[in-house]
Formats: sequence, C-alpha cells, structure tokens
Amino acid sequence: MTLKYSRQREAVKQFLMTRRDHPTADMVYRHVRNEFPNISLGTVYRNLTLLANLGEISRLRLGDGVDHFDYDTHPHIHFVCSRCKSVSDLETEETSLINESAVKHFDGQIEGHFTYFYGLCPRCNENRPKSR
Amino acid sequence: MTLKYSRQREAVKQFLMTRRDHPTADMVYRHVRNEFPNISLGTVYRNLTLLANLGEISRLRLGDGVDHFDYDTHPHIHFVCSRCKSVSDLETEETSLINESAVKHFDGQIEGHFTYFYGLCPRCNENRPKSR
DNA sequence: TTCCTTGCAAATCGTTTGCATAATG
DNA sequence: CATTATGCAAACGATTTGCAAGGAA
Repeated sequence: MTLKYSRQREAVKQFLMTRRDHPTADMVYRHVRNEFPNISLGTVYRNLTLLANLGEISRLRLGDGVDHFDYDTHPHIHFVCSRCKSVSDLETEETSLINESAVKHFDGQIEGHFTYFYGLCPRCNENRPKSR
Repeated sequence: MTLKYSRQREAVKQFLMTRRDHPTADMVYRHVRNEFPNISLGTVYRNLTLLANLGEISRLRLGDGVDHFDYDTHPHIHFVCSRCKSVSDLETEETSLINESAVKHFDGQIEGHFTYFYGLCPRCNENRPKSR
C-alpha cells in the first residue's frame, strides 16, 4: 500500500498545522469543507487515522468521548478545562520524571505514560464567580 | 430522588468488590447474569453510572474506547498492558508530586490530573520474544 | 492501467434513554 | 400508595467500513 497524494489529506494536515487547540474530527471537517465542499466526514476520519498511524499527528483521548488531534507529536502534557472544555498544552519540565517513581515498584516493563491535567483554564479562572 | 434498594445494584457492587482487574460494563453484565439471567445491559450501565456518581466506584477512561470500573476509589494510578490490554494498579509514592512540576508554569487553576502508564505487564513481559 | 482515495450511506460499538411494568418503602 | 428500579428496544454520538466512481502514478 503505497501512499498517493491527495488534496484532501493535504488540507487536513495543513489545517492541523495551524492549530494549537487540538481540534476534533468534526472541527477539521467543518473547516476543510470551506475548501472542499463535498468532502465527507469519513474521508476526514480516514486521513486523520492514516496520519496518526504514520506518526505525523497524534490522536488524543482525553476522556470526553471525542478524539482530539494534535500536529505536535513530541511527548507533552495537556490541560483540559473543566468548564469550557478547551484543551491546551502545558509547559512542564521533564515529563520523563513522572516515569521514575513508578518504574521501581513494577516488574513489568513500562514504556511510557499518558497524562493530562484538568481544572480551570486561565480565561475561565479569570471569570470565575468570586467567593464573596 | 431517594435511593431504593435493588438486588441487581447490589450484585453489581458485590461483583466489583471482588475484582481488581477493572472490568468493563460488559464484563459486569456477563457475570451478574449468572445470578439474574434477565438483567439487561441497560440496568448494568444505569447502576454503574449511579454508583460512580455517588462516588462509590470510579469510572476509568483509559483510551481504549471502553469504560472500566474500579471499586477502589482512592486516587491511584493504573497500568495498561499494550499487549494483553489488562489493567492493573500501580504502586506509586505520592501521586500528588506529579502536580507540583506543572502548577508553577500555569496561570489557570489546576484541580488534578489523570495518568496511566502503559507497557508490558509482568506476565507479557515474561513471555515476550527474546531478542536472540 | 493500476490501485489508492473519495463520497456516500450503511454499519458498528459503546452507552444512554423512553416507556410500560415490577419492586421497594 | 408513591416512587424508584427494571427489562426491553429504540435512540444516540462518534467512528469505521463497503462499494462504486474518481484521481494519481
């Protein structure tokens, strides 16, 4: 199965490249439809899945029942806002440190970990009801 | 909405209590059906959701597309085997430590985090193909 | 011309929900 | 009797898939 060029796939990739907010398949679909009014959701999913399998993008499961996609594939940690549901990147030092504490208590082989934080994003935190 | 006793709910709870392997709704269903042959998957889901909302059990989303349930609600970290898909508990010190490194770089408000590790479980690690 | 990719619709999977009936308090 | 819980089946939302037609190599 050799890969062939497709303008739709390119558009999906280009769109993700410009976004830092971890869009869902539907968000990609709605956007790419500006350029390709006939594109189908199925095609978007097929390309997202393909790109994710190639390792060109990553697919995030953040517990909200919808997959999010990220053009940034280097290992990093996400933050999910409990109020507005937005997803952003978290700047952390040494995500590998998280591994260390676990490894020593386990006799299987740990390959990695998946982590996200949740709480109020800067904007929602700003606008939160004051306690008095 | 006061809670009323139900033998089905009790059976669901009892079953979870005996398990450390984080069963899915379907696994609960298939087991409880021994005792209640007419119980429906819907009832199992309703009770699992109810118990989770009451905080008596916890519902885990581990990225495999199926919810897992855990009678142990104290905050702890899970391990998912990449090969056999089994889910087990990981003994770690201070899961709260994971928070610290992130907090200082973020101007929203972090409430908590969700983490699981993946790799080869002890059994799969034991039986893995040798490199020579 | 080969065979990968698309659009469309139907299918799948896990989970939820509406409704009439059964069980609990 | 008032109300919650059940079984059943239909509904749901996200994602995948079969198929015939279109496009790239």
